[in-house]
This record gives sequence, C-alpha cells and structure tokens, in this order.
Amino acid sequence: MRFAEVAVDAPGAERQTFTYSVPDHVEVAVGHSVQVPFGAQPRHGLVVALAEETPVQSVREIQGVTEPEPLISALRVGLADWMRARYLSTPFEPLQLMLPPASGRRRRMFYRLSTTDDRTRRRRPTFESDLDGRIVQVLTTRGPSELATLGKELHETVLALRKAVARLRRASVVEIEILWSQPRVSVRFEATYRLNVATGQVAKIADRLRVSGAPKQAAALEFLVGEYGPSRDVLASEAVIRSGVKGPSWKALASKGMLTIDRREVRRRPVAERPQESIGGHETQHTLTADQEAALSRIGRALSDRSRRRLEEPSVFLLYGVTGSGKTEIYLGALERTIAVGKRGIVLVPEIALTPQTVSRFMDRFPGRVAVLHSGLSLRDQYDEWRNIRDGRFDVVIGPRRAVFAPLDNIGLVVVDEEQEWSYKQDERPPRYHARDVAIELARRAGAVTILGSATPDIGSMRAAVDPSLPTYEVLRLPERVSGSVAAHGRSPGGYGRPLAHVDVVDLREELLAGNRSIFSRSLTLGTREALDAGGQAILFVNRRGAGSAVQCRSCGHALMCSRCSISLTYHNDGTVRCHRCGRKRRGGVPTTCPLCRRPTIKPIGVGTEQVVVEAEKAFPGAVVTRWDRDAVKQSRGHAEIVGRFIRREADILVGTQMLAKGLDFPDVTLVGVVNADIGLHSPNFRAGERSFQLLCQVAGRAGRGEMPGRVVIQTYEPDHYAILAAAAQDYEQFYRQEIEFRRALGYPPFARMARLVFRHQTGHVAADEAAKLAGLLGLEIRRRGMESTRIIGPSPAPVERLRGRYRWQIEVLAPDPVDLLSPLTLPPGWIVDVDPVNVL
DNA sequence: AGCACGCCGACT
DNA sequence: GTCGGCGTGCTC
Repeated sequence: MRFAEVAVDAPGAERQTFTYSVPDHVEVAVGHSVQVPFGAQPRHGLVVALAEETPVQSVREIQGVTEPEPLISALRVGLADWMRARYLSTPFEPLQLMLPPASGRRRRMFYRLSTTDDRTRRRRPTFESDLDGRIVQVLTTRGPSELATLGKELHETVLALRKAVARLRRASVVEIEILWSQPRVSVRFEATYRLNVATGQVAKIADRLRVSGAPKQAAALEFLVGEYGPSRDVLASEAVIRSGVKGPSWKALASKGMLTIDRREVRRRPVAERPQESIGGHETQHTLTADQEAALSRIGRALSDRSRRRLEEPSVFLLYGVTGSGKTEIYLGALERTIAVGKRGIVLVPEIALTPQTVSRFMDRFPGRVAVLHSGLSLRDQYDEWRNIRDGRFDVVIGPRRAVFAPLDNIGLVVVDEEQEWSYKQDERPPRYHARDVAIELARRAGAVTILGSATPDIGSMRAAVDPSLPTYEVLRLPERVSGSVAAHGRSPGGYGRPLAHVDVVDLREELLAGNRSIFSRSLTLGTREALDAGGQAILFVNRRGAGSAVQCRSCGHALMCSRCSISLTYHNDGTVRCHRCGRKRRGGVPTTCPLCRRPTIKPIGVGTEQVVVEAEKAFPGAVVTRWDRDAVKQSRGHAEIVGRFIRREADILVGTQMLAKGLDFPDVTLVGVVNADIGLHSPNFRAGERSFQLLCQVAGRAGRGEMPGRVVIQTYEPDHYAILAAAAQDYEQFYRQEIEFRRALGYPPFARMARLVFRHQTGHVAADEAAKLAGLLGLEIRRRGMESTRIIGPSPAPVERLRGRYRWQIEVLAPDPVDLLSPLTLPPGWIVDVDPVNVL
C-alpha cells in the first residue's frame, strides 16, 4: 500500500498536510497535482511526500491526478515547506506560487432541484417563506444556478439566500453540485496536416481528383507536396491561408487516407525572441575595472568549485557597489560563467516595469535565452512562458519577486539586484515571504551561488557579511563609479570614475527665519535655474512615504514625541495626535506653539506632488513640468510614457515620488532636489532611518549620470539627523556604524527577528480588546515556557490605524525566532501574521 | 468553507 | 415527544 502526503487547497487544511492512499491504477510522484476527497467535497491538492505506511487510521483515496506530469520539482516542494515554517503559512499557499499561472480550476457550487424523488416524505414541501418558492421558481426555469445568480435574479442578499437554500436542502427540494471551472488558460492546440502519400504519386492522384470533380483537394495536395513535402507537419491555419483551400477539402482528403490531421501544442513566441522596445539608450561596457575583475573572479571561483560539489566555498556574496559602479556587469559575467559550467540563473529585480534598461542588457548579452517575467504579460503569455521555462528553453529568468518561483531546473546562480528593496517582501497576502530570503534558501538547496547587489545594503545583509561572529556572507566591494557612457564613447581620460554628485543640505528653519515661505529654498531655486539655463534637466523628489505625518516645528525642527516610546507622534485627520507604539493620545491635539521654542510654527507636515508641480511652474516660468507618481501613471499609458517623454526632453522638470529613485538613467539631469527629506524620518518604524537614508542616496544617484556634473539639494528641518548627514556625504559605512548600534541598543533586527500580528475590525474598541486579549495570552505563554529573550511590543494601533474602513491593532513579537513562540499556538480567527515585516503600515 | 453533532426552545 | 434553531469541532 502506498500513501501520499497531500497539501490540500481548502480552508480546514491550514495547519497540516493530509495522508491519502494511492490506488494501484494511479501513478503519483512528489509535485503531482491531485484531486482528493476532503470533508464532503472534492478538493485540489499537491503531493508533498510519499510513504509505504502511515499511522493515520482513516485514510481515503486519491481520486486522480489533474496533470500527467508533476508540476513542481522535489526541490521546490522542500522550499515550499521551508516557507510554510518560516512565514507561518498553510502548506498549500507557497506551493500555489509555484504552479503555472492562471491554470488553476476554481470550485463552483451550483444549486439545482433534487432529482431523486424522496418517497419518505409524503407531503409536498410547503415553503416556509415566500423566498423558498421564488428560489424553486428560478431553479425550474434557469436550471442549476450559483448563489450569485440567484441573488441577482431575486434581488436578495447572499446571506438570506444561504439560509433559504440550506432550508430547501434539508427538505430535499434542492441539492448541490460541485463543478470545476475551466482554467483561465491552458495548453492551446492547433490542427496540423501531414501528407500521407509518396511525392511521386501526388501528380497522378491529383489528376484523378480533378476528374472526379474535386479540384480543391487536388490543389491542396499539390500545395502540400510543393511547399512542405511528405510527412512534415504544417499548421492547418497556415496551410489554409497560404493555399486558399478551406477546411472541408482537407477533411475529405483525410477521410480518403491521403492526409493525417493531427494537433500540435502552440505557444506564443517567448519574449526574448521578440523585438525589444527599449526606452533610453543603455551603456555597453567591455573592459572591466580592477575591482570588477576581482569580484568576478571571486564569484567565478565559487561557481566552479560549487559545480564540482566543493560546497565549503561561501555561497552568498554581498556585492556592495556605489551607484554606477557596474554591478550589472558583474551579474552578466557571473551568469556567463554559470552557463559555462552548464547551469542556469535567476535574476530578481525590484520592479521590472521600472528597470527596462537593465533588462535589455541581459537580453542583449544572452539573445534568445532570457525569459522575462513581466507583470504586464497577459495570462496566456505568463502561462506559455512558465511552460517554456520548465521545458528548459531558457538559461536565465529575470523578473520581480515571484520570479524566484519560476520552474527553472539546474540552478547555479541566483542574483538579487537592489537587495535592500522593500518590494521583495510580499505583505498583502499569504505567504508573506521575502523574495531575497527565499532566493538565498533556494540557492542553498540547489547548491547554487547567491549574489545580493546593492549600493546601500540592507542593514541585516551587511551585518551578516561583516560581523565576524556570523561568517555567512562574503562582501565584494566596488567602491568606484565606472566612467560609463563616457568610456563607451572613448572620451574618458581613462582610470577616472565619474564623481558622485555634490550634495547640499538646506536647513529649512533658516529659510523660514530669512522670510522664505515657499516650498523651495533659495538654494534649490537657484540651483534649478542654473541647471535649466545650462541646458540640463531637473528632478524634484517629493517624499510621500508614511502618509501619517509627524507634527513638526518649522522654526526649530522639533517633532512631537511620545514620552514613553521615543518615537514621534502621528497626526490623524480627525485632529488627534497619537503614539502608534503605545497608543497614547496627546491631550489637546496639535499644540498652538512649539513646546521647545514657543513659536507658533508647529504643524503637521506634508506636501503633495500636485502642489510641487504648481509651485514649480510658478517659480520657473517657461519650464515644462511633468508629474510622475501613481496617479499620473494611471492617467497616462504607464511608466514608459512618462519616462520616455522626460528622456526625449519634452519636459524640463520631473516631479515625482519614490518611483523616480529607482535605477533609471537620465543623462541630462544635473540637478536633483529633495523637497522634503523629513517625511519618513519619523515614521513609527525602527527602519525609518534606514529607509530615509536609502531613499536619499538613490535619489542623489539620479544626478549627474551623463557627462555634466550633478548637484543635489536636500531640504530638511533636521540637517543634523544622522540619516541625512550620512546621505549628504553619500557615506553608507558611516550610516551603517550608527544604525547598527541603534539596533543593537534596542534589540531590533538584525539582533532579533520580528513578527507582526494584526487584527482588523470595523469597530475600534473590538479590535483593541481583541489585541489586548491576545497580548495577555502571549505574555502568559512566554512566562510559562520561560522564553526570556522573547519580547512583545503593544498592543498598539497600527501606524495607519484605519484602513479601508477597518480599525487595525497590532502586536509585535521580537525574539531570536518569533516562530518559536507562535508556531505551536493557534491564533484566534482574524489575526494576520507577518514574519520579518518590512512595511508596517 | 461545509457539514455533522449536539444541546435548547416552539410546535404537533 | 419532535422538529429545527445555530453554537462547537473536524475534515486524511
């Protein structure tokens, strides 16, 4: 007897896999997609293990496989289980990410009138309510229907219908029928024709056909032999178009045995084979700098050693290189070496839509061998691309976070570009995974090398690389900017990297004292004018992150803080000012005068892009100002249109949010202004400083990427904040030294790991009560199990307390591994757990 | 999620 | 007595 361990896609199968027996006539392997009985209904599941025996008493049988081949490799089934344990997801959720996109069938529940006439019941059912009768009416005329259909027809709520239908089922008037929807996409076939007669006989047969009044069939035969010869498949659609002979004639030939009609799977041509539309030119580089050379040879050694199974070599490299230092060239070189030892690579990029320049460099280097998982692909295309990857048609897969689940075999290298990016964390729906950490685990299991690339590495990644007590990652440094396009055009003096842009920090308190009430400081106004006059372009960056804004004094820079939590208080639209850590409300709301300097200049801070556009048009008459943020993208035809307009110099000033911080090259931009560096600095999150520093560095990196030198102006009320000082100096290591001490002192990650628990409810106090209850329970559990190094913070309202009409309260768990505390517990329904959260909104 | 089991109140 | 309400608990 054989048994299969199955991860079932059903509520009720959240915590464990289930054991089923495998009937003799069914062949299953790990990774197979199967249909199993679960409770009263059939469910979809994935086989995660096989066994010869089981301790389980009541096993039921697998009903069958839904696809002939396993869909997920054993390695990835293992990875999925690792994700389940790490992110406290269900067994099925991580596996679902690895399935072909949009190929899933959904269960649909239809209600129909009972077919079995129930003789135990003598009386005809008398309907308890009018609704029951109306339902029967609809089912009689329309046949089996879903609840939603009934709802539309009868103008009743789903809830009322559910009750009525349950009543009718008990009375044996109505029964349910489960149907599986068609997958939204599946393998597509097209008919093919193949000639069945010898070439020499075609002329004779064709003559006979003409005589017997079938000239079309004769023409078809002659076409086939002339264009394709015997026993070669030709797509029916192609044959019909090119020969002008329609379907029925071909069918007639087939019935006479002269032709075989077959079918062949057709797929869209992979992206790599399509002509590329690229926006902006991209730099090509042929000679490597000494640093690049050294980094690449180090990675090359690890790659070849690991391919010879000498696994003692480090497997994770932190490629720490300033903006423009040529990290992409290292990725390309490492991929070449990977392919040279017969392996393949996955490249993760933060937001593919925003990095077309990087993507096209990969496609140029490995023509026809790169699969690009683009979020803009249609479902059909995504599905075809999945199958093309699985069938080994690509050596390289490049894409955003979910590309880590692409069905690529024989992986030798995994690259995570801009590894510090928060977009690698899925925080909207389970499994709430971090693609960088999944990538590292995938590489570990595959015996592959990982490269984490960044100009401003995640604090945790850098610590793993430099702390001698944790010899896990190895740092590779690229400290100098490559001469880039200058070198490519042969005009570089040689040996000199492009300098980093010059950064000015403007103290907005002084601007105010000098009587400047505009949102642009004198320095920024002057700098922008100069840049435009010299024929350059300007970028104005508006930091909108952490919309829940701090309350800050324009005169002295003082921000209202919580006396207990040492984080800044948050202004709410209802006028209250509260701490998002402990939940305490400030009495009196926003003060009229600053508690520190006594001036009446204390206000909630916040500037929008629209406002900046208006102000910029006023301040720089004649300049064309363009906006780039989420709203502007919605109105136009996407990112590429806005970016393209700016690169083609149809606008002089680009006003935007974080989107423009990402790796795009704007060669003519000589000035970058940060309108409000303070926002986010005080977001109630221990990563606020890190986030601000990274953002400012990235924004500064947009200036002076061409031949003209760049200049950056950072406007702030807090010129002495360590994140701003370090960003102005563009000195990551200075920032790291301070940040890591701050984290150590407060026991924050990377010195502990965090799990964030959130509860949502329409009513504020219900959420608060529920949070208090669970916090008490967790505290009890911590004491009971003597978990001294585990702390809980809160309960407190979430930083954005009310989201989509629901109040949210949270509890944070800090521990060496918070899963130790949470894993054995069953949280009450409604709680969401986010392990290793990055976004705390 | 669904369904079964089980314990209480309004009827034949 | 019986039917049917919906409150817990389980689904291999």
